[in-house]
Amino acid sequence: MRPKLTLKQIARELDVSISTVSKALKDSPEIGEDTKQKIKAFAKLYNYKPNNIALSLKNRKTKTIGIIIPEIVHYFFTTVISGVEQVANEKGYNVIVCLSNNSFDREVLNLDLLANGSTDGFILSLAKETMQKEDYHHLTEVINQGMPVVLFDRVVDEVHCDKVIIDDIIGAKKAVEHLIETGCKKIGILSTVDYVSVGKLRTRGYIEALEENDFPVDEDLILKIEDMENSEKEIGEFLKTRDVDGLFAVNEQFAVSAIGALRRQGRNVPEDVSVVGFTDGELSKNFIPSLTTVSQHGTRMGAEAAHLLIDKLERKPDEVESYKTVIVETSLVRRESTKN
Amino acid sequence: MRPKLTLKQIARELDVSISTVSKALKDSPEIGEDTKQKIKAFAKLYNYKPNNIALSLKNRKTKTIGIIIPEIVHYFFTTVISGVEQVANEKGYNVIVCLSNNSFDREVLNLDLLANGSTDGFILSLAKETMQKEDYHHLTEVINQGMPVVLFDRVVDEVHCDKVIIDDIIGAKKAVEHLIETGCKKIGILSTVDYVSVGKLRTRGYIEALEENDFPVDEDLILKIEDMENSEKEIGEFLKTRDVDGLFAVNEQFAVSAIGALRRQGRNVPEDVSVVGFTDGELSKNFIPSLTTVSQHGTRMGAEAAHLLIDKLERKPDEVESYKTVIVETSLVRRESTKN
DNA sequence: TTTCAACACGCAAACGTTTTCGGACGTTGA
DNA sequence: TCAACGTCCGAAAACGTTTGCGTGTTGAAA
Repeated sequence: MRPKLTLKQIARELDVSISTVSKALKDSPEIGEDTKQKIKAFAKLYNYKPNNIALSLKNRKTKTIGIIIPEIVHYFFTTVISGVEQVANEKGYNVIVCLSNNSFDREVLNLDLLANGSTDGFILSLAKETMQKEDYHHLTEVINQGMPVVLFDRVVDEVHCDKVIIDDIIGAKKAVEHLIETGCKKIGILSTVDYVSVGKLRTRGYIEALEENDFPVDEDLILKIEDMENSEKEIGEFLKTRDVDGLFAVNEQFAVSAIGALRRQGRNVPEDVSVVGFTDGELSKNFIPSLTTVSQHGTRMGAEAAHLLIDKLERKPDEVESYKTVIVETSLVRRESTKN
Repeated sequence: MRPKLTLKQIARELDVSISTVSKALKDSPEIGEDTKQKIKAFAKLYNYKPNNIALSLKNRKTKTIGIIIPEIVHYFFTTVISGVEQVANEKGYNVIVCLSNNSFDREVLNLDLLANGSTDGFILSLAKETMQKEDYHHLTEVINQGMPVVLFDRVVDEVHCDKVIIDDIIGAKKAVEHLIETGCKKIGILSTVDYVSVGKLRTRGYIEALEENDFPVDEDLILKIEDMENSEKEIGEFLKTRDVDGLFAVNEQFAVSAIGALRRQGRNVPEDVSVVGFTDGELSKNFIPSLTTVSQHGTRMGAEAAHLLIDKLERKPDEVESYKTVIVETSLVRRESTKN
């Protein structure tokens, strides 16, 4: 076992000073050609690599960005991470991932931890609990300390920072309009309770689409699900008494649950009922019938977020502060769960 | 914007020395009660938190563990991350995630980067390309420098370190035996090329199960897929000319592709053909019919890996070196894609 | 009054870098 | 012969901590 090589050891070995070694390795003109060669050769031979921690301390930046998400076992978030990782890597940054598990406390904990030198900035999507409590002091505090933060997906007006979102309303409208275009007359929605902002917004899009097309808005066709655990049962009950021919689900899960329930009730998709989901994940692609869905392009969102953050990080200190909100367009992916 | 508070600033503000502040905050008996109170109050008021980077440098450990996986948009890996994260957090460690994208070069790059001070140890699953090249010098080097490494899932004998695996052979046997028990007579397998170790092992398990039950092993019923992109088509072709009544797929993807292809050919699952998958992901749970599958318990694997790693990290230096391989048991989850 | 322990605190080194500054030495030109 | 200059290198500070040790002050015991 041979521990890591340091400048000091090279210096001692070659009988020069530490600063000489440092300069030589950086190809400084201050150092004579032959000394440089000698030092470089030695460093290469023993595979010297500078210690990142020491560099971070000196430079007061770590070249790593923290990403905090509510849960990782979730296709959308993994695509976002993937997007972040990609551009971060291109720009020489590392990515450190933390999970809030939708808990406010864990979100605060992780943020605090990473804010103390471990990262240069954050990309995060708020925990459900945080949005319920409407407590964002941990974020504003971090921002106040000069740390750039980019919020994505689950964002909130109260926090002033860059944001990356999709237009949930427009996305939902696309879905519902597609149902209308393909001949559905009575369209229901499977949504979440309102404090989940995406649920609220997508419900609004659903309503707007109906209104703009002179469809009646029937509260009885709107299901707002709170308990994710029992969503399947709840959806089944709901559908049993609703004579819809079109269904917009605000996520994949709800969509497949609905299809299952419908099938059990002897109703076929898409012949009897067309179904559109939201989020283009593994399920949508592989389900039978495959799901027509609104794709959020998580990878692109992640990439955008990373760009925003890195721009802030590498901005000259005298540039004026300004916060952007980039909206990543959604797109409707037509598959088998709707009539074409 | 108020930048982070340091010991030095507190010291200046309160007109004491840096060391006094440090000791006071650590409740050292060296410091007088009133001074302590004064310092603590001040620190609390301005929310002082020690700088992690400085601590890392001083202690020569970072309290973070690196996890390098081939891809993140993959249910199994996310569950593993989740497991690692959980126990890491309990023990006060952070997790930094890197993606190799199945590329050897990226694996080396990430490892090198993180090895230079950013992490105390690694948990990783080898990139496909790495296993093809059979080049593991980057790992042995890191291990030689005294960094603990835990390999999981895609492991390899050549690297000496702790490992967490499932018994692919036994898992596959469970699957095939279940097919046999439920009355299948002619059982095929959808596998991968042999250099993907899991494919190879699961194929072996398939063969062993057949032999032990006095079933003939028919090479013609074994499909080894190389090109994941076109797996769906390949599976369709394969099934068209095989009159199987049982099918073991080495992953979820293959299983659902098979079911789709069978259905298109007018064959029902599980009535005409029973299908068992491997990996208990979103797909398996939600597909219709839901998939009988061999669960790998990714979360548990991640947790085990984290424990192994942290044990090594916190081991007294004089303890003897020893490498464990823990085998996480798989379990068969019976669902609708097989007859009961 | 002297001596000494106990107490309270500061100094300085260390972790591994980078970088500014200055010093030693040799060469050049007048 | 000597100043001026160039070349090559080292000392030291800095980033933010922790910690062993030294030191000054106090009060009490002798």
